Amino acid sequence: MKSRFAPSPTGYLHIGGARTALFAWAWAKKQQGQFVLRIEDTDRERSTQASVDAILDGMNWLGLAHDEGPFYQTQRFDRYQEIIEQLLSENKAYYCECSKERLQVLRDELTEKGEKAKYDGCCRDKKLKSGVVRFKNPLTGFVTFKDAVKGQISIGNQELDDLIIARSDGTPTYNLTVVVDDHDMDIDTVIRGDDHINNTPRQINLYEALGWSLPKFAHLPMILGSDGARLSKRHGAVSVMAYRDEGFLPEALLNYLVRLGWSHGDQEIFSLSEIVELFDLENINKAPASFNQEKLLWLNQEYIKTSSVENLLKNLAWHLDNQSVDTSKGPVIEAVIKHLQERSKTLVEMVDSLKMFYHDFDEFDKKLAAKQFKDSQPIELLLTKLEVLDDWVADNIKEQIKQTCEELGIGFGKIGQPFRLALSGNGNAGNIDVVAQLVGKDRTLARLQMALDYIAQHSH
RNA sequence: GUCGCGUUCGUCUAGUCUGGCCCAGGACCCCAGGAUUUCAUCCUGGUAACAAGAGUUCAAAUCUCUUACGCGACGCCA
Repeated sequence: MKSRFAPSPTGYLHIGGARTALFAWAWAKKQQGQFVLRIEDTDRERSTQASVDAILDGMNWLGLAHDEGPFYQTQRFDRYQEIIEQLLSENKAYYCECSKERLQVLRDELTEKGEKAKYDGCCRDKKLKSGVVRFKNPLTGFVTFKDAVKGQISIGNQELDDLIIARSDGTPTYNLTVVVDDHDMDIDTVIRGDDHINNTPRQINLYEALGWSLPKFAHLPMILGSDGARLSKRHGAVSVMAYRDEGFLPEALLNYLVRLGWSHGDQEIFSLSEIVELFDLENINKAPASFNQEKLLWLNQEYIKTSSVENLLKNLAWHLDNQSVDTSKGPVIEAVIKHLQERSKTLVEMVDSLKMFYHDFDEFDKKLAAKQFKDSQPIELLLTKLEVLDDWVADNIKEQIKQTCEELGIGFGKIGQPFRLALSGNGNAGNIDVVAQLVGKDRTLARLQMALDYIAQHSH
């Protein structure tokens, strides 16, 4: 069994493409089949190597590995040429010399008359020797096929026209290449976006003209933006890699994407192996779905919370580098990650929270400092106690805070809050004793002293 | 315009094929309470939907028809 993902390299890998790829991948994996990656680069004007690289990067980051390919259609031109010649010689295709201008006028006229704009077959029987090559689509009858997600679809051949299969420069076009490739590559399930549904009957006619058997088709509904319009840049990030940049875990994105249009009862969380095990074509929704950042964020948080530290560290590497955080001097990073994973929605947020353990800061948050740094006495007392603390572990630090409270007859908040601010600079820190342990003795003492200096400076 | 596809809480969806268990369930968001050393987490509860109309039936979210709305295709793009 084989499925494929066949993007055209005219931009980065976007969310919609990624979901199509995921579904095709999951379907192949579920059946222990092969997943083929094919680059549809026959449009020489728009295809770029940068886009190919971007797509490969995106697939790689998501972990959707292909078993075959990537195949490039531009390297298969001989094969397409062969098929075009065959069709021509069998009188199933013909040359057409109609100018683009004539075609445009024709379209305008038909639209104005309220008819479907399609080629009129002007050159069908002229036996020309040059120009574009058009496929002789049947004039009558219906093309009916069963789509795995949409059900039975039927369209009259009268709605279809003689599509161009080769441009005037001889290069083949999409509808021809996709048929030849899916056949040659033994693809038995074609999974793609439902914007291709209208092409399917034409392709079926091509399959039939070539005497080839049909693959199964599964057309996925589109992904819409929050306003119901087709997902685009103005809805926020559409590039898969932008989600990495924003601190999402690939497995969280994958989980979100698989639930966009597919369901398995009420289950929300799917590990990669569960996706492979449970995925099916029957439970794909027919209707388009809107992309919802909030739910993705929730899933990401769930994954960060439950992920192994090793996995987090692996994914964090890029962000650490990106934000120039040097973790060589300070606590063991695994311990910090463990502390932070309960309280980070994204990896970006985690790296942000992680900075205070490795980098010193010059000043405190002004508003908070004005509020918390009023009374030097608790901080002073705590500092003297911590200075002589030998065994620098959370429990002992906590004990010193408690004693400070008791000796001064104050509540935990009176010392906890200033301490938290002193340690973090911005007040954002988890369990204060654990944080202090991780920050380390030297840095903790220095920061408490810095808080004291602040109070001295600001009291009059 | 023509053809194709679609329509369950704000969003993702279960239920639809095989009518009754659905005055419609789960999740995200939001709101209210609780636990908590800020943040976060966690727990409890709440708001909120079968696009509209007609028909079939003892019974319809589920079957049929019509309407509306949305999306897509109509390229020498894929």
